[in-house]
Amino acid sequence: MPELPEVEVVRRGLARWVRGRTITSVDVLDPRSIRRHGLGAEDFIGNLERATVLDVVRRGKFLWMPLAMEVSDGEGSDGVEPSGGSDGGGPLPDVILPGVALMAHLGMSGQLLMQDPHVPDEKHLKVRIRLSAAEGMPEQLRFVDQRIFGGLFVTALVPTPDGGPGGLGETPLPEIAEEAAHIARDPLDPYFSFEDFYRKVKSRKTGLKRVLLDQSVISGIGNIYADEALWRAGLHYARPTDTLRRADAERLVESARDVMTDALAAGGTSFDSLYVNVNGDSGYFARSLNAYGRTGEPCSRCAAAGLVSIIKREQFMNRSSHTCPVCQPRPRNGRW
DNA sequence: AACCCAACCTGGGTGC
DNA sequence: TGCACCCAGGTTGGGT
Repeated sequence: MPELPEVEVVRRGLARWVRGRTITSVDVLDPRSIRRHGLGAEDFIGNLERATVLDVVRRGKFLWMPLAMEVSDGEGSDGVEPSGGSDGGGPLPDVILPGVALMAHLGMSGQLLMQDPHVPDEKHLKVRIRLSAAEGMPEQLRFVDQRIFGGLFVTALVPTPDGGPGGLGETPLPEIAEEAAHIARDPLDPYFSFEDFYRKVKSRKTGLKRVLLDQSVISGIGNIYADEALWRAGLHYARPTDTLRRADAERLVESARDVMTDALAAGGTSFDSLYVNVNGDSGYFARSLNAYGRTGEPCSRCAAAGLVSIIKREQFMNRSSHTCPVCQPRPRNGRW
């Protein structure tokens, strides 16, 4: 399912196709997919039509497109004139920065697809965004979502609390989409702070996987990469956070960064057609997973050491957790 | 603060 | 063939 590497694959694909293009019209085919836009479809569409996409930015699993608006003379607006913008009277339209972004979260099954108009609507097409014509570029950005856990909405851009860029984009802005401001930076973000992460982990009294999945502690990690990072680091999901040594935490963050970097290079993890990039292609990292989904199979690390150990699946936090009982042992006598 | 659970959804799978 | 049920899981929000 879409976790950081999958969302980053989508971000890169989108950036290539939509940066600098203007939204000409929007069809909301299922209002449930914009339910997080509290003001309804009409307002959602009104915020988007005639807006130009400045960039595609990601933090964790959140993806957003900062917007600019071109307005003809006399159009009322409470936007802000950008410095160095048109001073009026010239042939160029006035450009305003409305301080909003189009936010997308893929949830469990959301897809953002670039399509030509003649391609038939996908079965679960929810929102269609038509873009200004451009040579050799698809004209539609489609949001397709089978399970409707994901969605699109318009959100304000606010100053980034730590002063760095709001997230990873082509031309990073010092603002962040308001609805993503509560989550921590992800391990692929150059401004990620290990010290912040470690302080938060040590201040909690809970199981290790719980903080890995807590987007306000470290973002971008979901159930798949949590299991993979823990396996790589040789740590158990129920390890009490307050006993975690600095070296363990460093190894864990490195493991998470490594596995997600590898997954990104492979185009992400696809188990079925639910995760695809903007061109509809699957990633092939699923074959490189060592723990997730490998219940009953030998642990590859143990096998390499001449040991026999079988990956097991257990319930933790109401979801499946996959571990090797030999190289990720549970505590004995409460000691780790 | 930590933890649990419900809600939001569909489709694929299994058991009867 | 059909029906009931379970499962997959990201995020929010409410309750304890």
